[in-house]
Amino acid sequence: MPAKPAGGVQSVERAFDLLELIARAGGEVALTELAAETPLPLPTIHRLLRTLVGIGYVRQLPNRRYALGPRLIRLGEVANRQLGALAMPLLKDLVANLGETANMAVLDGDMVTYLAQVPSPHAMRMFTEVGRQANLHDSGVGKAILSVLDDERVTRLVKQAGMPTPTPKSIGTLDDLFADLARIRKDGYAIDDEEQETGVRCFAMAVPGAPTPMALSISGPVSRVDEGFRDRAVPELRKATDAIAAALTLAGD
Amino acid sequence: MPAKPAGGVQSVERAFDLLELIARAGGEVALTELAAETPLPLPTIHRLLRTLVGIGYVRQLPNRRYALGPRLIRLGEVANRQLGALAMPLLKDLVANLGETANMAVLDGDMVTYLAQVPSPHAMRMFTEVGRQANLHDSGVGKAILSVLDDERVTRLVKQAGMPTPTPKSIGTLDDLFADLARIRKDGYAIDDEEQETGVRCFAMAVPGAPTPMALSISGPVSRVDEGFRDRAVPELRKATDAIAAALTLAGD
DNA sequence: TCATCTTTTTCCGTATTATGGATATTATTC
DNA sequence: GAATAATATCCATAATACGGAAAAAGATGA
Repeated sequence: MPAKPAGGVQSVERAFDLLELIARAGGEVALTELAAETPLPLPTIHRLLRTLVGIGYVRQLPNRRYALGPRLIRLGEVANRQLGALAMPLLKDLVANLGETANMAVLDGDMVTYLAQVPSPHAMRMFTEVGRQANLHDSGVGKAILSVLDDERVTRLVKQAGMPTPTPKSIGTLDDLFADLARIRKDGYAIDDEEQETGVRCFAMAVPGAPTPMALSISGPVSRVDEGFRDRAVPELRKATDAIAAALTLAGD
Repeated sequence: MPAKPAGGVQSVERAFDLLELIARAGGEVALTELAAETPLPLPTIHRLLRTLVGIGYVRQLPNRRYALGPRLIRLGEVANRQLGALAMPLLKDLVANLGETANMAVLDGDMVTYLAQVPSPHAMRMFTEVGRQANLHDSGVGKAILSVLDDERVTRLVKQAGMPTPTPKSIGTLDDLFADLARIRKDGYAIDDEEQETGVRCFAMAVPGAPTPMALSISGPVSRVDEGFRDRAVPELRKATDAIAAALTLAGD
């Protein structure tokens, strides 16, 4: 095969390509389905998959299809904690500068999971358990994340998850959601205006170019988190999300 | 280098070895620290790490240390869902045969995370949110998992997490915990006897040989989940955990 | 039940990659 | 600023991973 520019170890890159294809297919796939998605020849795909099966990162099902294996779970959770650790100083700065609770969340299937939080010093404040999941369509971080995905993927995720309306202000239709996403894409930040919980407002922003979609948010009671607060929060969120983006790409490209 | 028995793709196996070493080191490590843990020469380690950095599965920090990267997060969560999907039919069988709520949880840092649940048909039943975390020392699945770890790792995890005592029956000291673990190792199953929540009892069992420590449990109110229930539950749990173990090793070895 | 088709798996000659010792570069420590 | 330690790069070559061809296994339909 033609030599390619000096770079990484080819087999390692190929192996991860296959893992991503399996993930994108929902976690389970046939050999020929993978072959349809990659230029690699079947024996090459097979050899790489057998290697991954041998070390526990892929499983072969009784129907001969291949699925992501259990050893990825712990790697994923350690990586989660690393990302949370990366975000903590930036969330602390957000709280120091804005006085309200700051959170980080990542896309997790058809929902978001909170990875890190620094609570506000106020007695009355937002508190979300780290590890807790939330809806994409009615949370600030969720809508921020949706705004960086293509419309087809947004539709699929939101239909899959459903659109419960926990408050009178919750978005309940795809049309309303897309209208809101258009605004978010234009303004560069999302608002949860008492959509997830009555009395709570939240401003959120996606981390640009993140390898796994993620967002930061700042939230508190509507009495404090008003338009004046937004004018101060948006630049701070941008600064923080850009810092994470920069940290994630250090020596990566 | 000497040829090794026909097996997997060497570079791929080595790359994952390095990822596991980084995970075991807490998620962040220096090149020379990795070199101390593996027979691989430095240039080889360096080349594999650079490959992983290039594709986002490892990050290099400003202090030149290496950390697990964000692209592992989604692979981990898809693998989580795959494992949950694997467990569901078995949990359903447990509920069908025993009538109480069945759960699956995995070790997650110094706690456990519930990955799957099938609730009991009873109106009064245990319900734990999938994704929710619980303590290792006072939950059935937690103690089942601890029982398959070596004492040093148990001590480290439990000291790190702390030993809150949510009920009067919660274990609060390492000595009491190790005494209980000795019994669990002898009997082959764990009991949460109103330790996590008053009025709730739970029997749990670890999945033998699982690449990431995991356990199944069956739980309900103490009025129903008594010694007679235990005598029926333990063989069913064993059957279910053995089935998962078998599914996880299919074509893996 | 068997033939046919599809998919997965194995074989193996060899082209190409990954290897690792030597060395260069960068960062840290004294 | 020198010494030391750690990371990063170079490059000749040994050994691996490659992929076309073929075999084996499973699915499908008559």
